[in-house]
Amino acid sequence: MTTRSTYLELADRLADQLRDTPPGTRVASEYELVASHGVSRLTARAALQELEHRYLVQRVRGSGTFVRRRIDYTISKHIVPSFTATVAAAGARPGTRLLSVRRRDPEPVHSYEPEIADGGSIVEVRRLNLVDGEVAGVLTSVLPGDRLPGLEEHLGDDFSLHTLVSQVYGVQLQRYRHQVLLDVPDRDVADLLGDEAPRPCWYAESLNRVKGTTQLGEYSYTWSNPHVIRMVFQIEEEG
Amino acid sequence: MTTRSTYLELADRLADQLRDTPPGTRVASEYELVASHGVSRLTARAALQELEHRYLVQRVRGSGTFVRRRIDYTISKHIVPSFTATVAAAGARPGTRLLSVRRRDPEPVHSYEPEIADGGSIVEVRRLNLVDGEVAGVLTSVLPGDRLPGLEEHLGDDFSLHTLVSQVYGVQLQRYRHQVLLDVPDRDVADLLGDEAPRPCWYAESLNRVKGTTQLGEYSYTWSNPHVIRMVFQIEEEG
DNA sequence: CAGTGGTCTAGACCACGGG
DNA sequence: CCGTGGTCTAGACCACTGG
Repeated sequence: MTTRSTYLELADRLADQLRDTPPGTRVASEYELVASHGVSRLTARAALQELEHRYLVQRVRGSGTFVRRRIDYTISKHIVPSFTATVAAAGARPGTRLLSVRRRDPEPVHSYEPEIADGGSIVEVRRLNLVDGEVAGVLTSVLPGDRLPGLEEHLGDDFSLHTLVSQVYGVQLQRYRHQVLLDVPDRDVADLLGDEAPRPCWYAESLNRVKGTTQLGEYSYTWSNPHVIRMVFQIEEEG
Repeated sequence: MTTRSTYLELADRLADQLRDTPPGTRVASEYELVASHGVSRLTARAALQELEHRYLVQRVRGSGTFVRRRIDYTISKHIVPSFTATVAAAGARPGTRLLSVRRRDPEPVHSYEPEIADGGSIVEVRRLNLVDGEVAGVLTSVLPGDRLPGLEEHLGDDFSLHTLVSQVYGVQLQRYRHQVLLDVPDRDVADLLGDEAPRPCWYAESLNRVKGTTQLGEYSYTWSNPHVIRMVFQIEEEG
């Protein structure tokens, strides 16, 4: 048994201490570890970064290192596809911030867009998903523009898109196809998520129908931060 | 627009060059980057590590840095739950290595174990999943011991567990519940996966029934390396 | 054996946050 | 303003891989 490296030993010891520490608690700073463990700053830093890679802590420049909490975000057939409801169910405070609303023609490259537009235009909504005030994801939603006139006026922060579309326009959306994978986003999405560089993130894609019909009503995709959200996917059989 | 850090600029430039490079190709070493870009070794190293975090390259001590390929591993209702078949379908060479077979009593702590044992014992199989010879995951499978007498003699490397159970014992397994999430494994699992320290990995849990009955026939869980496997989960509605 | 990546040191400057 | 984390340098020793 070879001895593990100094920074991993240190990280493991810190991880043990953090097991029962409530979220938000401050962790020793790099210089404090230098003083208390007689290691160089780079070694102390490597240990704290190791904890960050394990989703245990969050590091904030100028402020410090803090214990992090991950939210269980469950996706299954039986759960309504609503960010707000799902986060609230997990015991955290959800929020959203509107980034942009854009009207444009459907692009035939994406086969679903003409079908959603249904002979008319496309309205594309982009927003940030927040958990306890922290950016947890970026949502882009593609909707039928002609069916949702004046959508811009109704939109704002902390809205539920599906509720709005249902209550104001009488269009109810129903899950049709859902797909999720782990991948590395582009620079611009990483920027929106607050990451300096692209990090592996959840990519969730949804195709929803207008309830009771076979008409496509929405296509959306979301990049979510795995540090904040611990997604759970469930597939169940009947019987 | 603030200037990005040196190592990220370097990483982005290298990532661009790697876009159309075939898997297995060698990437410039740390010292080569030091010589060619006039940076310190730590900066060159940070750039290469950045690429590793983006799943673009694999770094091997004593050997070098190489372009990596990720396998699409799709899980959906309509696809048979077989590692071998799924990997082969993705165009890669699957393999498995038997780690251990153990017989024991069911533990009532896990409610499914007595149900699987069905009044008898439990047989627990552990194996490594390989993709192109590289460790991609660790599988642990819990099966009814009394129904599979002499299972040990039939097991070996590069076997399909479900095929064996079906052909030798006439027990066909059918998907019942499936759950997947991203989490950080324990030290021992990280060791088996070849990681020095625990890294975020896929955790896939399966509960399967004996075909045509409501009898539980298998419980299994797999830790998979996201660097090798790019899981895709699909949920589809009927109609 | 030479070359690779993994670790560690001591020291420096910077950007940022909060009192 | 001070303390935080983020970056960078120069130099060193190590473990491992391959010819």
